[in-house]
Amino acid sequence: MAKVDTSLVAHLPLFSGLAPDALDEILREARSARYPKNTAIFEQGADALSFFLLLHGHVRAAKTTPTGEQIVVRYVAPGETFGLAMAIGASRYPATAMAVDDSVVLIWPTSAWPRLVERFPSLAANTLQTVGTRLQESHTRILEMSTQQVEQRVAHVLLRLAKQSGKKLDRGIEIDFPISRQDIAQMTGTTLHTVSRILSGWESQGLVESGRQRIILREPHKIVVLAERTPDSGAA
Amino acid sequence: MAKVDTSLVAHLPLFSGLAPDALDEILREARSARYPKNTAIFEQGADALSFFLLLHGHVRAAKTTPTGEQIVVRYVAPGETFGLAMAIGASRYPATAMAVDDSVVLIWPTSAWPRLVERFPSLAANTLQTVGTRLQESHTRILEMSTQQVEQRVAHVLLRLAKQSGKKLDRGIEIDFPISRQDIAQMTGTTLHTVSRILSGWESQGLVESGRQRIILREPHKIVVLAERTPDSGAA
DNA sequence: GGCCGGTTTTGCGCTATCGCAAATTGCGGG
DNA sequence: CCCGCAATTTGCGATAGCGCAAAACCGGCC
Repeated sequence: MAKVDTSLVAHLPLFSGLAPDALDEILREARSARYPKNTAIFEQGADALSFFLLLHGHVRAAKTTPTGEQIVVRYVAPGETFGLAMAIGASRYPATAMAVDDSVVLIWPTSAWPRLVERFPSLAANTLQTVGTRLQESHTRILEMSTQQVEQRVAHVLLRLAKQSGKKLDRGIEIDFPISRQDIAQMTGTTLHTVSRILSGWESQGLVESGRQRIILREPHKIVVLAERTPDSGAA
Repeated sequence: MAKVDTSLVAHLPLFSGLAPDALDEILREARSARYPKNTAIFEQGADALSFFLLLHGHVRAAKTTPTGEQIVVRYVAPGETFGLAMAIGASRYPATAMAVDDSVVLIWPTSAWPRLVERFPSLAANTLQTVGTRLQESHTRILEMSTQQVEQRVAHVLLRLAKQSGKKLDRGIEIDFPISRQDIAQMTGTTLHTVSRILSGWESQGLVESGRQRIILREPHKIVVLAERTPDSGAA
């Protein structure tokens, strides 16, 4: 089993409050794996045999309806956990995880979780914290979907992605993993057509620069204004 | 401080896996209080000084935007916890909790949480479980808002409420706390007008019987059909 | 360097749903 | 038993955004 360098992960929220030995012991239970771009890490409905910590790359978690429509639940950034089905007592994954970039993950068997938690209660506390934060974010998303129009929702999502995974360029902030119009549509509850129209509009105003699976926010500040505009405050 | 009967709460998920003494010790830290119908238990943005367990009644948790729009996050049923801001490391409540019926709650000071969790790690594990479940439900809600039309969403919400807090009558299932069209609108991301139109329609088809803050599902089975109908499967 | 397939753009009609306004109803209190 | 208020119903435009279809584009691969 590959040895994982503790110094690389010691600072992560998941491990906060753990002694170095404890961390060592926890990491000994994990293996690491690499998933090339566009490969599935697990599928919705499959047995939740493992849970994951993303080390490098980016992972998209998406949920599919019986009729085939999809929504993107979130993009996982390095340092975050995913596939925590056991956290909710589920035996199957509630979503599909796909590497959108070449990605490296740590993998623990789900079966190890109860033992780990018993030995290191902070793990549960830390996980509670992150799950709680995600719940919070979910509620914010619901609030936005309920009260804002599509353009504002798209603005918010892009700003959020930029904050989470933005790479500073001189021309602006680039979202540093491949993301399609369709993906954005699935994060905002709209269609790729509408997203395309919105981005085209922004592009012609110089707010963004975008191409195939690539988006650069050139005027983040002006996009913030769009995001916060109330439905009635007029635009030109 | 009022003594709380452990036998009434021992079976709740929050306390699963705890010894009777432990439960006793935990309950000793709580006080109980009664909130009459339509009184606020805590307000969004206020310091999260306490967390709660609902014993009797029903509580609505709602989130308000800066511009005043509201959504209903959830209805709390007896036996459930709420106001767990500490679970996400927040120092303020992210939503407002209001008793929609005369309600009785147990109240712990938020400051007691870290000590309780340290002494009884199962508390964290159990809370993780419930928060995880709520996250799951949130995602389902987002999925529905993204992929279904209003009528289906209303159908789903009513069925869910009926399952959670339905009282069986011979005429059907009654949602056993006061709920307005506006509330349903705020749970489904629409307006009270649209909800009213939908319920009127259902009423004339004999699917429901509804009045002021009162809804009875007369034909739950047919409503399930509505909820699951795909956008294109035609209706008469 | 040209071809192929997935992605994006864009036009155009359509409709589900909103928003406003006004009428109506039903409950709780006095 | 009646009044007053809040909840509900309903009509009628207005419209944001969808859905379909076709064209343009882009990048990578052979």
